[in-house]
Amino acid sequence: MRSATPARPPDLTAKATIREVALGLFAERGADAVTVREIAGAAGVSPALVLHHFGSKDGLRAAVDEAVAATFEDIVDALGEAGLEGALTDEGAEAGARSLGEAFAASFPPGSPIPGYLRRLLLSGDPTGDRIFARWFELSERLLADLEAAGVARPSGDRPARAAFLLVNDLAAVLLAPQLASTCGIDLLTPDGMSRWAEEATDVYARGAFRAPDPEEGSADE
Amino acid sequence: MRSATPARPPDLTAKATIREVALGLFAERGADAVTVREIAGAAGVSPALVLHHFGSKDGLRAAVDEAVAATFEDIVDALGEAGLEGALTDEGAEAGARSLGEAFAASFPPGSPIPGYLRRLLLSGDPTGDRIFARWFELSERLLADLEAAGVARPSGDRPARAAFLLVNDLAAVLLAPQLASTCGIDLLTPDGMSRWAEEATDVYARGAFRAPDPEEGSADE
DNA sequence: CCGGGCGCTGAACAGACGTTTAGGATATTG
DNA sequence: CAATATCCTAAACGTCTGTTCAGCGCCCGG
Repeated sequence: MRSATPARPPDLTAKATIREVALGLFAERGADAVTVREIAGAAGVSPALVLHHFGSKDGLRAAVDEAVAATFEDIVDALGEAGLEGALTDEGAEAGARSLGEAFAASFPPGSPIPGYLRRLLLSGDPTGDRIFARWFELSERLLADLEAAGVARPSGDRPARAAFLLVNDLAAVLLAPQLASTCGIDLLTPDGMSRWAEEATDVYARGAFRAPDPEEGSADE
Repeated sequence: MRSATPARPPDLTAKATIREVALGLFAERGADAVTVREIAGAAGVSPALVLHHFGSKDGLRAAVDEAVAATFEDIVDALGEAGLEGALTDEGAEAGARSLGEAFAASFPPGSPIPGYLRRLLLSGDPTGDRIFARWFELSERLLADLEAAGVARPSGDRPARAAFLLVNDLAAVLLAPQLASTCGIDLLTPDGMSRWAEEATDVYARGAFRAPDPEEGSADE
């Protein structure tokens, strides 16, 4: 279980500070709603220095995007290795079944701005967000294929669609975590909330949620 | 199967036009990224008229929010009645199982800006979005209780969590529809894409996705 | 000792934004 | 017909935005 920042030295340079502060503010309120002066103030530097280091506000946005994307790449890589290796073991089966959502949540320290930034990234239609999603979809599909081969996943007639279904469901829990906590009382950031959630997920994915009243397929376009 | 706008007369007043145009632009790019001048231009009026009718840009935003929320209230009401009545019939079982997601999608004409606006509403942490989510969660929980009582849904030990799980999964398709279409090639706005999606959803919910390797529960906090 | 990068700042600039104000056009009312 | 209210606009205002520019202090090679 590696951390998400493997090789990056702990640089406390002004440039890195600005990028990190910007990440937090962008995640919280969206890049457009945050001013350069605000970032500079929070980082303890002058507004001009922000532009000096990143060229423009959009340059800073791109730098933050890239840093976040790199973090996600690391997670995907780590998850890919662990998942593919563990798929053939009994523990791997359990881990694989709930891997995407839970491993994702476990990859960040509590209070990390990354999930919030991911929300903005996917919402805004940013190409970086699409790239991350594509990477995850790829991983999800490969993982599902391995789980099917290992006899853990029940084969589906439309594997891409099923991989997408499972991926999107996991992501939704991350995207709607605030509402889930405030409205449903299920805080995924606490062990208790995560445990309740995981229990339902594994139960539904293992045994289904509804009793099929009719195994025949009769759904035309109605 | 009623439309989502039951009683509102087809008013083409300038005020209604502005609100509708704003809804489209807000859904597409977010309220903060759209200027008053832009809305006025698209509606064929002067910028001053926008402020004259709605007081301020934020007033317009609130009016759009309220209109969208009212539309969702109608949908929830219609869905609630239909769901609660149909839960006891065979057809109702099938309809109930896939109701939330599909009935939602069927409630809007193709090209409607409402789903896009909902995306913004839920992912941006807007209080209106939270209110809509809370309303849906309430409906989801009640519906699940009825489906359990009717023997259609397999009872869960934690009904609120399960209702939340199913609701979030249905919402996931809406929230990530753009990525689903561009990356996975599953466009939920087309009958074909929706059919592929629904087939996977009903299959997973009816028969599960993974073979439980061990029916015992041994998941501590690891 | 000293000259040139380098990191950094204060002050200013042009543009865009939301908003206000004064008033024109058209219909309704006495 | 005059008066009034309603709907709407052109032009301007003050503010805030991202960005630029000239220059400060500091370390480092000669």
